Amino acid sequence: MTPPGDLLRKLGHPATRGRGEILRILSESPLPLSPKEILERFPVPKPDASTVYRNLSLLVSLGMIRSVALHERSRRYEVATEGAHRHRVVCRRCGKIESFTPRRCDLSRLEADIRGTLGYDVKEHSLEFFGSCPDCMAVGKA
Amino acid sequence: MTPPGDLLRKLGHPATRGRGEILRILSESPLPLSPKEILERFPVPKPDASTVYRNLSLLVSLGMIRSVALHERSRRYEVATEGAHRHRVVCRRCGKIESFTPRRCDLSRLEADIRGTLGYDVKEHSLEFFGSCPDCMAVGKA
DNA sequence: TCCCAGTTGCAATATATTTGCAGCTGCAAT
DNA sequence: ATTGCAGCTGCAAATATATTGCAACTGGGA
Repeated sequence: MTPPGDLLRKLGHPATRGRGEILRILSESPLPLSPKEILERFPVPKPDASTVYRNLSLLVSLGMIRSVALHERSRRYEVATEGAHRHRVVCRRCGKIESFTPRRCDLSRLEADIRGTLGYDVKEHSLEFFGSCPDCMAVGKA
Repeated sequence: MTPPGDLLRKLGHPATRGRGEILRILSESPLPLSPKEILERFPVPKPDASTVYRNLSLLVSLGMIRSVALHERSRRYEVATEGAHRHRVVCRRCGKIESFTPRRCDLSRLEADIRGTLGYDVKEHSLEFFGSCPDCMAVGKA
């Protein structure tokens, strides 16, 4: 597969170390990460937080990563793999996040409805579930 | 229907002016509002922002309102009407937000899958669509 | 190897949210 | 109607998160 640096260069942006690391860190994580978590996983020398924020914005605008909103204080990011998108389940008690790939995610009907009714060109959607994980349920029986 | 103050009192929390206003403001808005927008709509004398935050947390923990994550810097809130839940479409270009009630939102199958596969007791979900609104598409033809 | 657009670190600033504390208020009991 | 007090509220300060200006630095095409 194409190294991420090539894609960046093709899009007119230098492939700097920070950008490569962000993509590597995100691609190695099973869960979307917050800017702070990304910075923590950087090998030394760590870049400045502002650089991480700037690069996250750039990579989002290039469509290489996407942000995920999980009702937290900061956003999380994940690599934007085409097609095969994932959804998340968040435990409201312990904060644990798990991802899963739905057998079939049929929201295309709903997207068509939106297009027809409101006239929007829907490009993506975000679907998250919230509840209690098995561990917390076992503990919280009392 | 039961006045919101009665419910608050029944749950052991004084029904103060701020709480009543937050519930009124949110119930009169067709869209979820951010803490700042809520404060702007308060009649004078406006409460301190910290009071608004504290009351929003309280009302969320009591299940009277819920927060909505729309990939913005701050959260938005809406009254938590049982059943009849709404979804949102957000225009990525101008930021406009519209709500709609889906004809049928069949995520129960997916929730059952999650329960069976991951063991979570799913209590709620959050579904938002992102794309371009008709106005922005008309303007951005170039 | 050289050049320069674009990037980076740093510090300052902006925005969003939380917290400590002293004084005030809703409301239940009188 | 008055009173007592748990629980609110405003204010100020602290903390968390994100953005920006600027001078020095660097990736990569010529």
